Amino acid sequence: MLDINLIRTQPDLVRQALINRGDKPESLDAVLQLDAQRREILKQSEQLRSLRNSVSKEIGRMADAAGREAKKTEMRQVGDQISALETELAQVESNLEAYTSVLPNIPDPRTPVGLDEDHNVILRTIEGTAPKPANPKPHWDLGTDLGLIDFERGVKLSGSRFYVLNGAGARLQRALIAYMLDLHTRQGYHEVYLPFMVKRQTLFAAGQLPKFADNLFHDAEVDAWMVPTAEVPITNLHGDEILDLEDLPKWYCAYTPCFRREKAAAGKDVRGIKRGYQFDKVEMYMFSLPEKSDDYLEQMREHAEETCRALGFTYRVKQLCTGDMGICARMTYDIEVWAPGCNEWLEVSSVSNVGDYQARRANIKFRRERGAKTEFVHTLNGSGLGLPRTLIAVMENYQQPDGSIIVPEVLRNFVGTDVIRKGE
RNA sequence: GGAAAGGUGGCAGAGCGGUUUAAUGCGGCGGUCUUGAAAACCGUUGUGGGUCUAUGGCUCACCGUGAGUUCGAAUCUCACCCUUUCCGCCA
Repeated sequence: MLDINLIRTQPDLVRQALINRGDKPESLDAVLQLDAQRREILKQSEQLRSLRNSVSKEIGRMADAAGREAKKTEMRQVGDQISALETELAQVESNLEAYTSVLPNIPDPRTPVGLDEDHNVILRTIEGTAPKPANPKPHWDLGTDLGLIDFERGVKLSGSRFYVLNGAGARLQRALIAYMLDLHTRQGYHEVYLPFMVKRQTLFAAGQLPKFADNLFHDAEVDAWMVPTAEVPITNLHGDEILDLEDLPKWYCAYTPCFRREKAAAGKDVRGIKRGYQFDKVEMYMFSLPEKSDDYLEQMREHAEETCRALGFTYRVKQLCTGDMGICARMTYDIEVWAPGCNEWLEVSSVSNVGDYQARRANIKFRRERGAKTEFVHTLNGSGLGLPRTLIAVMENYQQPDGSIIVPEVLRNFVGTDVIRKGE
């Protein structure tokens, strides 16, 4: 959510942001108009309320019955006017909210301007230590040959885009989750285990609703929503709270499965386990002082890169352009790892500074000193790597000519073996 | 799923239609006293919106949430949510 005061005082800044993101700037005009209307109605109704409040007190003190009745009649009319204005106000506010709740964040000035992914900037590519397989097989062949991935049974259970991980495949995924959580804990994050279903308000606060309802799984009866990312519940851990200055920054990490309907991506990446309705992810998250969030973004990106390096991946860091960033973000880095089998760069992490955009929606504040005005915190989120893609990268990068997979060193304690061979 | 009790400021807790501007206590902050501290005493202490002559003034809203009754609602009515205890069921 943007500050309505900012929209009011610097509409051109907001307009340019919309244009740079490839959105229509007309909604801004609607917001400005509705905001003016809202304040006008508010002024009128508050004056009437003030009048009614004072006269009602008078009535309570009046001895004269006839005079009292006269005042009551008068106030009854004022009451009718107030409710008419309130009805109007509710309508205006709900229209206003419909517009403001989907206005995207204003990109950081350093975010490159561009309307689509072709304008993302590749900042650097880092060569990994993993062995370079000669004729790499894609994970869908490798995984089935070794019996690690069972596509048929996944489909039997749940339909297309679902799979079952078997034996060492399941263990490798669990090892990655455990390793990443341990690493992030060493990096300073506080691990939490979260609900995988959340309320509507929780999704609103994280910026997923109302705009992206189509991409979420939802039980209508109890209004429970499956989380599309751990970012959603973590954002709301401190919803409606005023945090103590000395508690900032707060760093969290969490493993959750993520559920996405992927309506927009239907027909895309259908082969293998790259994209599904359900996937696992370890997430990093920070609540920070506004003036520190730029620095923390770099730190969090570095933390995600550390995971890639520890796993020996060849990876590259991209900065997303205005048109490719999510609506909450001011600045985003994507990290992509090289998967030699399917011969493509896989996005395994997206690290964003969302400024006060989510804090405003979730109402998360802090105070610099006793008696000072409350301010919104900044929040940042980043994948501590998305799982199926990291799993793909391990399998494809560490495959050997005989069809076995070497377990990356940092995972061996968790997996319990150095090499994954067929039939084990 | 059933029964009962209950949701009021940072916390505890009163108020159950109009001197409530939400009592009182604790805690916090400032002060008096003191060599210093404690104690005692005095003062102060919520969030959000609107507006203006703007470090402040005026005003509106907020007592779980939403509707309703009334000139006036923390207080009355209805619905819902949540908490606690007990029973049932269950991993």
